[in-house]
Amino acid sequence: MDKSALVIVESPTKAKTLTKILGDKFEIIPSMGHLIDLPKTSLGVDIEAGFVPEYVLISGRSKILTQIKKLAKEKKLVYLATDPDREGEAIGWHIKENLPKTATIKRVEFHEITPSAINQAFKEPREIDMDMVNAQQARRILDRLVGYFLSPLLWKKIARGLSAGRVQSVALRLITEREREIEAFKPQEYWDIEAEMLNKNGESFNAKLEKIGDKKAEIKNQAEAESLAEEIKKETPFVSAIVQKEQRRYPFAPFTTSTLQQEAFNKLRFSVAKTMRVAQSLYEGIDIGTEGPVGLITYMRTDSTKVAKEAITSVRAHIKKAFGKEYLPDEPNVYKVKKSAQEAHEAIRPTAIEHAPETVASFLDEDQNKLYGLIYKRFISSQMTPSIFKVVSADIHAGKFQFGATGRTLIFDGFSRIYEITGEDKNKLPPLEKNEALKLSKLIPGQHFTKPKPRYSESSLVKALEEEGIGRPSTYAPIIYTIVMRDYVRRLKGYLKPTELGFKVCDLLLEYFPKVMDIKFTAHMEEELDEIEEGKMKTNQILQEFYTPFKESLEYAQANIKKEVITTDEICDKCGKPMIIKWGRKGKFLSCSDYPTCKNAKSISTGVTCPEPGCGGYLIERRSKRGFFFGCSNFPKCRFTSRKLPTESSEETKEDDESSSVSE
DNA sequence: CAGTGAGCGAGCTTCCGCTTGACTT
Repeated sequence: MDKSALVIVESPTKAKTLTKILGDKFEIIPSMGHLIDLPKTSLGVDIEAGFVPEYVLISGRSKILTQIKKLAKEKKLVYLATDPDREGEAIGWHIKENLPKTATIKRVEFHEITPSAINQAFKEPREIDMDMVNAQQARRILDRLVGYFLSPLLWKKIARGLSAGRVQSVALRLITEREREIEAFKPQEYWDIEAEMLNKNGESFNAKLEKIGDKKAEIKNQAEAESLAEEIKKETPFVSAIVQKEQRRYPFAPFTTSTLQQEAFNKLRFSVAKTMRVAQSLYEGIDIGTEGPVGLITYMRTDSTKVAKEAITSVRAHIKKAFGKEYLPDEPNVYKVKKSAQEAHEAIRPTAIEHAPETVASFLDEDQNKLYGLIYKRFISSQMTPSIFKVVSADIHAGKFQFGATGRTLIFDGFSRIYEITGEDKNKLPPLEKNEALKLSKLIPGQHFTKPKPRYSESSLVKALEEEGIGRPSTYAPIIYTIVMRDYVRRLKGYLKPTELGFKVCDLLLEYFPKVMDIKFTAHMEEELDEIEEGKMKTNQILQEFYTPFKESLEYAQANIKKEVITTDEICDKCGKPMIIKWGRKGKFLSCSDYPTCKNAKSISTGVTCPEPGCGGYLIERRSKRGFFFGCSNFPKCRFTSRKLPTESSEETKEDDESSSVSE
């Protein structure tokens, strides 16, 4: 082993790729993320001393750290090549702090895993950027203060085992607010009038009533619609204006984590967790015959739409060859990146254009094929020319009534040749001329009702969080898992519905901690972290500014929130007193209100009898490490279990705990 | 992945963000 230096990266896959590129020069090992963190079982922040963090080795990570230390001692030269973002800088710094002083330690930074980028990075190593590390520490400590002060408050005031945090509680807020909007929504009836018309050749098309005189047509009920229809019938329609335009539909950016999760949900009905699981398997490598295991996609946790130059060159060559030059723009398409993006990685794309979905299909399972196909096509299409539509809009007058008709035809498919655009209408209009007289063949009044916004799905929640800069690519899936596991929200046919507990927790936090619950709280925090990174602000100062009012709110909440008792109609069969609902380790149960004098406790029945023949028990909602399910009250005599309540009232039915509710 | 539990309440839970594995609590 005469490799001269040690290189530390975060992921094992990256270590493998780097080994190929750097040949035998370096020993490369992955840290697998953070090794050092605040302790799990205590606050780990000395507030009095000025928010000094207490760092400990994360349990289970000592093997890796020991190995890194040993290798560093041998090599004497260490390159920290952790991801080029705040967290990566901190991971590198924590490792550096644990290495022997005899070693020389350098930081290298690259944003794409290509030979040119990597070789360049090693030519110009730098020192650890302490401003960046400080920004990470501020973020970490703030999250710890919020989470480890608010959660115990909830234990005390509501129930054991609950949690609150900067990210999860705002996610919960979005879901509960939407639910309240839906509850408060009153559907409004409205009508529209469609007309089937014929041109001079007798070809039919549909037009919609838009205006009456100068006013927008607003029809409230059937009587109005019918009387208008009678009036319209008396008139003779003609084409009063006709406009023809070309409309371009530009391709979508290649995937980031959030857009991948959204499209995989919309097109494949994959849950967020499933998308990440399948993407991880494509990233880690798949045996595709001749070459041995090959990583088929780039890193799947990213907020960037950037693409390595080499990949652009090869996809452009591919487009020209496979589709022709009219599908290739003169210059590569460049996509806007969100301001909040840290861009430590590229967009999610296939690692090699040669690995077309068809050629690797037989080596992948069904889910991998579907997701890989989506990623592959999205990437190719992102560097193609726009689709072009011909749009014809006609105004049609019939007395004081004005109708509108639009025809939309695809005249050049462009990127949509390989990437399907959902929700595009392609109405055809027959040829029409200005002043052409038309014949009215049919009037179709239609009844409609205004609808509330739908509940959040997993993917629309991720979209909303990302737009607000809340959470990171690596946490979108875990956030959903957390709020479901706490029983704050439940999945209902792929949509997220808050539980009573969810409302209760959210309302309490909103009342006493409006600042933390502010949707913009994270955005403000990010601005301040930027200032720390730029050396304009101190970690201490930011934390103190947050903590002083936070502590006051906390003390006020401690003193003023009363723990409420939830009474029931149930009577204790031992002492006759009413029973109340309590939360234990395993969820809700009925307790005698005279506890601890009377220690009677019972399970809460769903009221549904056990479907097992001759059993006669009733079903009870149970909670295990893996989620919720229904079991029989006669357990262990009757071992009936079910995910769903065997009844048609699906509204309150439990869906899935982790992933499969929308994916099967 | 599939199947999950057996009393629950004075001895514990919890955050966000990086990254995968699986020695037995």
